[in-house]
Amino acid sequence: MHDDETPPPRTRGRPRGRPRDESARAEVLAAARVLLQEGGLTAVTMDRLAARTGVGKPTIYRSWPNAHAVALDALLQSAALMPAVRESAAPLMDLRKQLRKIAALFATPTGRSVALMIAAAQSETELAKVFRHRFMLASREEGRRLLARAIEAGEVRAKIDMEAALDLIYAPLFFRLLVGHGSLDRKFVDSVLDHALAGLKA
Amino acid sequence: MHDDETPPPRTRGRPRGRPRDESARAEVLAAARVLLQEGGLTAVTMDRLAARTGVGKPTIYRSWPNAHAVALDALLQSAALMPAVRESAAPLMDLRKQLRKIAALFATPTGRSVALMIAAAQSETELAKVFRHRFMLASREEGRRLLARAIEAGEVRAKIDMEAALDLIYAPLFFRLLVGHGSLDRKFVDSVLDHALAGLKA
Amino acid sequence: MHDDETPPPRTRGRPRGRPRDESARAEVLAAARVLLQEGGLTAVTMDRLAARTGVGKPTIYRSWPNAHAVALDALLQSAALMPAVRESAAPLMDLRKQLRKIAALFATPTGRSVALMIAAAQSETELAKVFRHRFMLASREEGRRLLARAIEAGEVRAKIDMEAALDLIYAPLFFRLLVGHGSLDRKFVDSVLDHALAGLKA
Amino acid sequence: MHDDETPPPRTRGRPRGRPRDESARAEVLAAARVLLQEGGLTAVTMDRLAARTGVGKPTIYRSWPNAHAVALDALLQSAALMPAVRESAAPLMDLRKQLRKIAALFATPTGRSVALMIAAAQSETELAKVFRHRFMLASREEGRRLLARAIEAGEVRAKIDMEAALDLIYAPLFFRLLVGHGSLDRKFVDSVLDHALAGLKA
DNA sequence: ATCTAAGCGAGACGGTACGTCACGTCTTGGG
DNA sequence: CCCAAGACGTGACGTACCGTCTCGCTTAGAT
Repeated sequence: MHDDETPPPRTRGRPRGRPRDESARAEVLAAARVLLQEGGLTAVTMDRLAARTGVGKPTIYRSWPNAHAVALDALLQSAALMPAVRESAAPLMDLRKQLRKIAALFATPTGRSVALMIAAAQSETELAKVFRHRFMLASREEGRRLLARAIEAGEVRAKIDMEAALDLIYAPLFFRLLVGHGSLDRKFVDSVLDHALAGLKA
Repeated sequence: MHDDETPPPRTRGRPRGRPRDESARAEVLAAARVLLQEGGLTAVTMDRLAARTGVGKPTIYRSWPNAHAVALDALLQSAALMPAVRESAAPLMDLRKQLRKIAALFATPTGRSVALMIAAAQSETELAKVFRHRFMLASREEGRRLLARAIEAGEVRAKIDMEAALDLIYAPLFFRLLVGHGSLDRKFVDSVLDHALAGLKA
Repeated sequence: MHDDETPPPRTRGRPRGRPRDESARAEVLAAARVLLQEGGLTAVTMDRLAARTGVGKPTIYRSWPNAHAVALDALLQSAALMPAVRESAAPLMDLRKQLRKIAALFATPTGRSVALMIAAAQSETELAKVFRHRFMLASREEGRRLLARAIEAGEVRAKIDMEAALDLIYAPLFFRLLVGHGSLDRKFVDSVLDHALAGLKA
Repeated sequence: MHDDETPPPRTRGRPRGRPRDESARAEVLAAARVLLQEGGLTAVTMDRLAARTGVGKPTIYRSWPNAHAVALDALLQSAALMPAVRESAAPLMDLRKQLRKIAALFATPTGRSVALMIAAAQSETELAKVFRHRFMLASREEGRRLLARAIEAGEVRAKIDMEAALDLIYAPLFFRLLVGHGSLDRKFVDSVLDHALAGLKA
C-alpha cells in the first residue's frame, strides 16, 4: 500500500521478474502489529521486524521506506478502522453513530497507537499525508456528506461554513485523544454534538 | 525547570561545592531553539547540543532527562506563548481575541515546533504532562473563565456542558495545526467561534 | 574458460533448448574490464556486471563461479599477456628479452590489476590455481626451457638447482610489483639478471 | 598502532577526556587473532569482533579504520615476527639464519595469514604501507646491513647493485609463499642463497 | 590558607538501529 | 531449456545517537 515504487503503466502482463512474496509482507505487518502493542511505535524497528519474521531487511525496505511506514501500514490494515456508517433516512443520527464509533475505537489500545501515529506523521512525508487522509479526514468527509443531506432535509440551516462546522464536530475527538484531559465516552460525544448542532440547526 | 534533582533540604546556605553554571543552561536552550528551527524536533540531539555549546553531555543530563525535554524547555521559554488576554467587560470578545492570537502563533514557524512537540509528548512522561498543561490546556482554562463570565453576563445560557463547550472551541485550532488540512487564519477562527457560540448563546 | 559445466557428451546435434548467448559472455567480460580499470578488483561485482550488461545474474553464474572469476577471465583475455618469446640461438638473450617484456607489462595499469589478482588469488580455489599457472608460472616454465638450452650451449653450468634458479630470476619481478618499493624498469631487470647469472655461469 | 588520530604534540598533561580502554583494544586484537586462524582474513569482520568481545562497534572504529586494519594489527602483534638476527662475526651466516627463520615462519599457519595480508595490502592505504614496511621490507633492510658488512669483510665484492641483490635474495621467499608452487624448507632457502651468493662473491 | 565536595569540559564506553551493498539462490513469464 | 528480470535471506558495512562512565580541572564554601 505504501510501496515506494510507482508501477510502470504496463497495460497488460505481469511486471517481469520474480514477484514479491506477499506472505512475507503479511508477516512483516503482523509483526509490526505485535510490536506496536508491545512497545508502541518506537518498538517497531527494522532490525526487530527482520529478526522476528525471518525476512531480510532489504526485502522490507523494498516495500516500505522506513520502519514508521510499516507501522502505519499495519495500523491501516487493522480492520474496521473508521468504518463507514450505513446511511439511513436520519443523517444527524447517522452522524452521531459515527462519532460514537470513533470514540469507541479511540478508547481501545488501538487508539493509543493512532495517537502515536498522528504524532509520527508530523514529518511532511507522503506517508504522513496518507495517514492523515485515511485516518483523520476520512470520517470528516463522511460527515460532510451527512451534513449536506441534513441541510437538504432542512434539519440544518443552509447557511453554514461547512469546513468550520466539520472541524467543530470532529476536532474534539482527536483533541481528547491526544491530550487525554477527559474521557472519550458516549456522553462526551453526544454533548459535543448537541452543542455543535445547536448552532447549526435550522 | 525540568531539573530532576530534588534540592537537598539544606535549610540555609549554599549547597557546597561548585554551583551550577547557569550560563551553560542558557546556551543549551539557545542552541536547542536554533536546532528546532533548523531541523525540527529530531534535530535536537544531545550530541549536537553538546557539540554546539561546548557544554559537556553529562552537564546537560544534569538539568534535563533527555533531548526532548531540552527542546520542550526551549519552546516553553519562547516568550509570549499563549499569552494571557487582558480581560475586558466583553468576555466573548476577549475569547475571540485569544483564539486569534493562538491561531497567529500557530501560523508561525513556532507553530510547527509546537505541533512536533505535541507529537513527541505522546509518550506518557512527566514532561508530556507539563507540556500539555502549559500549552494545550492553559488557554482552555482561560477560556473557561471567560465563558463563566459570559454566563454571568447573560451572554451565554447557563445550562451548558462546560467541558464539551471548551473542546468545541479550542480543539479545532489544534486539529488544523496537526492535520494541516486548512488555513489557520482569522476567518477560520471567527467562523468556528461563531458556529460554536450560536449553540451556546442564551 | 572457467565454465564449470561439463559439456554433455552429446555426440551430435544441438544440446536441446535455447543455446547460450555467447555475445552475453563477451559483454560481461568487456564490462569487467571497464570496471577493473575504474575501480579495481573490488569494483567488479555481480550486481554491477548484470546491471551494466543487461545480462541476468544467474546467466553470469552459469559461466563463472563468482565475480573474481569474471575479473580474472577479463584479465586473461587482455591480449599479449606474458607473450611467448621467439627463441633464438642465444637463450640467455631470449631470457633477458622476456624479463624486460614482463617488467614493461607490469609497469602499465594492467600490472596493477595483475597485482590485485595475485592478491585475490590467495584463496585456495581452482581459479587461483589457474591464475597462478597462467600468469605467474607460465613465464617461469618458458624460462626453464631457455635455461636448459643455455646449459646445453655451455653458457650455464650444468650443476644448478633449477627450481631455485628460476625463482631467483622471476621472483624479484613479482616482488617489486607487489611491494612497490622500487621501479620495474629495464635497468632493474638487467641488473637482477646479471647478478643471478653471475652465479649460474659456467 | 594504527590509531587514526595523530596525538597532538601536547608536551605535558593527559589528552583530556576519558582515556581509551586499553583492555578493550587488547580483547579486540585477541579476537582478531582467533578469527584469523579460524577463517582467514575474511573472517575478521567488525560485527564478529564486536559480538565476540562485547566491545561496541563504534569503539572498535575509534581505534581502527576498518576490519583489515585490526587484522593487520593483530598480525603485527604476533610476537617474534621477522625477528632480528643476532649479528655475529660471520654476516653471511647471519643472513642464512635469517632467511631460514623467515621460511620457517611462512611455513606455519601464520604464513598463510601473512600472505592474505599482503593481498589485502594491495589497496593503497596508509595501512598497506605500514604492513609492507613492517613485514616485507624490514628483513630486507636487515639484509642490507649484513650484506654491507660482508662487503667490508671482503666476503662479497664491492661492486654490486645492492637493491637488485636484496630482491634476488628475499623475493623468492615471498614468491613461494604467494604462489605456493614449491616448498619453503631449509633446503630451498639454502639453495637460493647459494646461487645468489655465487654471483655476489668476491 | 587549606580542605573538600560538587560541577565542569571532554570524550570513550557498550548498545541499538539505521539504511546500503553485495552476495549467491530462486522463481517468474517469455523466447 | 535458456533468457532477463528481479525478489529472496544473509550478513557485513560504517554512522548516528543514546545515556553512562571516567578523567583531570576548576570553583568556592567550610574548616
